[in-house]
Amino acid sequence: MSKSNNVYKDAYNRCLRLLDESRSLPSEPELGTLLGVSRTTVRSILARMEETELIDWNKRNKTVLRAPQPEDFFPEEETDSLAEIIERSFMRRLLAGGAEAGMQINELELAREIGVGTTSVREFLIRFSRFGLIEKRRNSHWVLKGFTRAFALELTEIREMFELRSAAAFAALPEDSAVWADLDRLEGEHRQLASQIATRFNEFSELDERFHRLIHRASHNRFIVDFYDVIAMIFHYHYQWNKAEERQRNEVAVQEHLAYIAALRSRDPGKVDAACRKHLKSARQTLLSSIPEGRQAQPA
Amino acid sequence: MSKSNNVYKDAYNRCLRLLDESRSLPSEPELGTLLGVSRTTVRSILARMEETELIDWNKRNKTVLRAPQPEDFFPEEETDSLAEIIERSFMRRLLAGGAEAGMQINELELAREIGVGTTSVREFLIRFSRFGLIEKRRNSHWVLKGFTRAFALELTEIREMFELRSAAAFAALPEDSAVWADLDRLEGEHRQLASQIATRFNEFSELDERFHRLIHRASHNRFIVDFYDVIAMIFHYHYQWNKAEERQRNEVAVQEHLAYIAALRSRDPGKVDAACRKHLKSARQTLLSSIPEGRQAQPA
DNA sequence: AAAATGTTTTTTCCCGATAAAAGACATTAC
DNA sequence: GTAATGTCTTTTATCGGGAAAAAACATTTT
Repeated sequence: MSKSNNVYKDAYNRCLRLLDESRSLPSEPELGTLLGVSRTTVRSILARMEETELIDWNKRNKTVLRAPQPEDFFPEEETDSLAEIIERSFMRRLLAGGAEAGMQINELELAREIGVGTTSVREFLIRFSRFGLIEKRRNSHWVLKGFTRAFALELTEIREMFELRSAAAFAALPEDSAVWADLDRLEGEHRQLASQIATRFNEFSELDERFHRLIHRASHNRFIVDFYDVIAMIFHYHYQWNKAEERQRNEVAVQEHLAYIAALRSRDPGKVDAACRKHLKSARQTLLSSIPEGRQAQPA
Repeated sequence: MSKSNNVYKDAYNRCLRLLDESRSLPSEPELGTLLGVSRTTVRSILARMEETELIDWNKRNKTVLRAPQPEDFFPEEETDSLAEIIERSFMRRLLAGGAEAGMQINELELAREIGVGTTSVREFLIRFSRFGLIEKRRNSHWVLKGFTRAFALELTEIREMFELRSAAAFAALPEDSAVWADLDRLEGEHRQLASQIATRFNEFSELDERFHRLIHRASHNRFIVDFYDVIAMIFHYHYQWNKAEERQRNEVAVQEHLAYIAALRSRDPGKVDAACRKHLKSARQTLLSSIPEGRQAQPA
């Protein structure tokens, strides 16, 4: 079976949404850039759209014939990459419980369970290992270190070190740096969200990530920037399966972000440090409080 | 061809050295622990030793018949794991020159050049990517970011942050902690090396790594401990192909380590901080001075 | 009965093969 | 002559298979 064509399917679906917006499609290279795929894939998409009579395709002319129907779309689950599928499966097992520290991880078993080849699982585990949750025994199995309180503490220790430094660097950026405009835009989005927090609280995670990544980028240090991947991954999955107090939690965080943004804009190192510390402290508290000390196995 | 038996060959060679020291060999499980391999591999080793009449093997009795000769050993190059072979080849290309930032890395080409399968190369690149020197374009090639001055600065920035914190944690460890004995032992080795620095200066790298790892471990933070892998890798390869001033460099470093150790033992935070900073500063200088700013391609 | 040896099963490591996707080259249209 | 389309080549992503190594199970020895 070798390789699934999820890139094509995903791009096809996204291309369908483009159809709604215009009478005709741009050139092949342009479409490629727009969808983030190669021209080869673009041409496959166009070929199918012609076949299903969505468009009339003749060289440069790509006229839209009809609006796409729900059944024109490929099913969502066929648009995920193998890596995403494996990651989700793995994280579910890890966080849903029954995953005690010290437990062995078996590549073959995982592969069979998810229904993929061992190579993909191996590659996933190698990539995943940088998050510090698993460890390889050479020529042998992987060992699960577990999503424990110790892990959360070690993670937040580094996070705080890095973010304080990045925030200080951010505040020291020259007035004419482009980041200030980015910050303005983010502040606007925060205010918007704050005013509709009752209904839109679940949109916070995504905004949170963009905000912290902007700050981290000011460090101009790849190790700091890359470390945010660990944090983002943990937050993404952890909160996806742990919705307790989500609204309350996010409401507080939005306000802290706004204070943090104001401090950054003041460019006063003392204020930045204080606002940053305050937010990080509550983020740590939130994370820690969701990890019961005597973590027990629970059915998924 | 699937898998080379380098584990067996390497363990076999190490087992030969054991033969010199005693008249007979211990039990199979004991040998396994000693050599760090499974009993399956131990039995293969014993079988061959019997065949080449190095030992007489009858169940529990494994009597040494003769001393191993040079020709009994497997050639060194057959004892390396594929991962080591790939890493070495790759690092040679990277550091020997001709590896400009922005250059594309081609899995297939690399695999052909080294004479291994693509899977192994892919796995290596994924593992290697955490060092921050390469980056993956999804569904496409890898991009080399290059061993540049910027890289060295970003690396040392984190290193300094982490080591200062670890050193402070180290000094705060209780009097009865086992680390003080480890430190004593390391100090002894440093003094030994210092007194024979003229001839043994090339043994410093290994001591250096053990010393810094001991300190980093005091942080009790897996991210800090793991980060030392990046530093160790860079130092290992970089200095392996850049021997300028090696003796002078190491002589200074040994003295700095001794001062650093004394500061740790004083448990005075101010002294620790000062000694640590001093050593890190000169380490950074050394690394930076070996990276010419306008780095040019040079034949290997 | 504890610990070794003997035997069998499972898992890891690595390759070659193949479809998907990207990329390069050749040709045509504007 | 620039930028598109058309065609061909190369590379990546993934699988299944097979030897090496580990691990599990069964049997013997002390």
